[in-house]
Amino acid sequence: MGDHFDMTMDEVLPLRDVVFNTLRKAILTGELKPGERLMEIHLANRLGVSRTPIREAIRKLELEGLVIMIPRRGAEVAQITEKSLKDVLEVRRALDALCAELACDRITAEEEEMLGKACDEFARATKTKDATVIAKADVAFHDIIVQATGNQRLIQLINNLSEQMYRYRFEYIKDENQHDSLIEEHRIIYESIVGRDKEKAAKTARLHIDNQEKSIIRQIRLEQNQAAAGKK
Amino acid sequence: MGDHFDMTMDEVLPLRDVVFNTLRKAILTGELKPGERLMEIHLANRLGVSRTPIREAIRKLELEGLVIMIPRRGAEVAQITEKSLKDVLEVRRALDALCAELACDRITAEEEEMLGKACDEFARATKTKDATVIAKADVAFHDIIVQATGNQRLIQLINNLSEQMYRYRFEYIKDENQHDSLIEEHRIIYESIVGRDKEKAAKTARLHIDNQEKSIIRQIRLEQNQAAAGKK
DNA sequence: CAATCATTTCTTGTATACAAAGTACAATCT
DNA sequence: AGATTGTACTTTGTATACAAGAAATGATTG
Repeated sequence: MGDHFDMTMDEVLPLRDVVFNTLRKAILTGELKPGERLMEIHLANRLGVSRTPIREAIRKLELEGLVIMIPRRGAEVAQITEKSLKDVLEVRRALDALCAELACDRITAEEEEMLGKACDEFARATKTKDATVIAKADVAFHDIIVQATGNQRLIQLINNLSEQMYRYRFEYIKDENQHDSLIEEHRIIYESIVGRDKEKAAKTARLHIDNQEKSIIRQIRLEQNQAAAGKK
Repeated sequence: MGDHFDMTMDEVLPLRDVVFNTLRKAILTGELKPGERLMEIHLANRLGVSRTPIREAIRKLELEGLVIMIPRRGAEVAQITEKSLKDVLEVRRALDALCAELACDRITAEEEEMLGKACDEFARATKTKDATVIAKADVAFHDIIVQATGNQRLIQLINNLSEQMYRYRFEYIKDENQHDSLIEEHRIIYESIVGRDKEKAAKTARLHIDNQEKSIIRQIRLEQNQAAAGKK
């Protein structure tokens, strides 16, 4: 019999993984701010564990690029600069296009149906004007495409890269002017994949990232200006 | 004034990083074989350190995909299957093409010159018939292109993906029949980048990976057959 | 003799202890 | 007063101790 209680799932997870997930979430939601130091004893007390799992979690965050290590000084939350985000998006543009192409070759009938539903679902979600609901529907749509590639390494990389811009996802999602074009782009991607038109699917996927980039960069500049003003 | 003594630099590296590099190298060179268990006390004794740095190094290897964790059983060296290698190469094909395109836009005059030299150097290296020399020259050539993108994230990803096939690099390098086409491809890539022909640079980069894939897959099948025969 | 269960041993998971490096602040000297 | 050194304190780096879960071994029973 399978497990009935998801709660108990956490208990079998090693503490280092619990800590890893907790810290990652805290960083991605902005609870832990860029530049903030991650002090081991402090975190250990806060999470009710010893330093060991904290340290092991930090090693993984380090490799994931969410924290940077300064020798003999410890870890701090990585700064997100406009440059680092452009770098991430440049890679994502290429990988999202790859996903779209691969999906044309490999998507199953079931996945096609799911993708169609996710497409409609996204359109419906925009009507709610609830950023959380819209973001979820957006992720669901793209997840189906990524999964359809069947390439585990690609799936892992996309997930990691998506993380890096998690904090800014809401900003472009909230921009209601863009909703119609987002819906339209999703629809084109869906139809291209079903129609096995790799060229069009990849092109639209790239365009989709371009639009996100514009929103996100705008948002970052805004924040930087606010920070600069606050300093004065 | 800058540091005069480079010797002391290594000594300040935390043990976890020394262990991480040591284990990674051991895995990539095949000294630690796929499926082999990484037992902490054993490794600690062997490397003359305690379990703590070993464990932290393993966490990073885990995220890098070089080892897999089995809960309550520890780490073992990840198996490289034909599928996992195809997955890696599929991503690399896209990213190498991206590198070539970006290099067209961003390469500096100095880098162009270095690339030309690296191109000649590779041709010369093939004459030596020494796989190590050829492999080094090959890496040097591609490194210049990757660096020319100026995209830190991309540089990091390519390095990680290259690692995954490090073990098989010698196989396609040793294949002397391919030397001429490798030289030719390098030359085309170089000229395309200098001539700012993104399309051609990207296309040739993809072709370059295709050729490597063929060699490597052939090698893997060979090994698998040998393993199967040995079992019988 | 086979199967099962207890026991022992090995290994990981977690906590803690100790050493060394770094930091901040205050006292001292020029 | 300003700079410098010394000292206390904080924090990381490393080692070790202890607990708990798996695996292997052996004994016991049908």
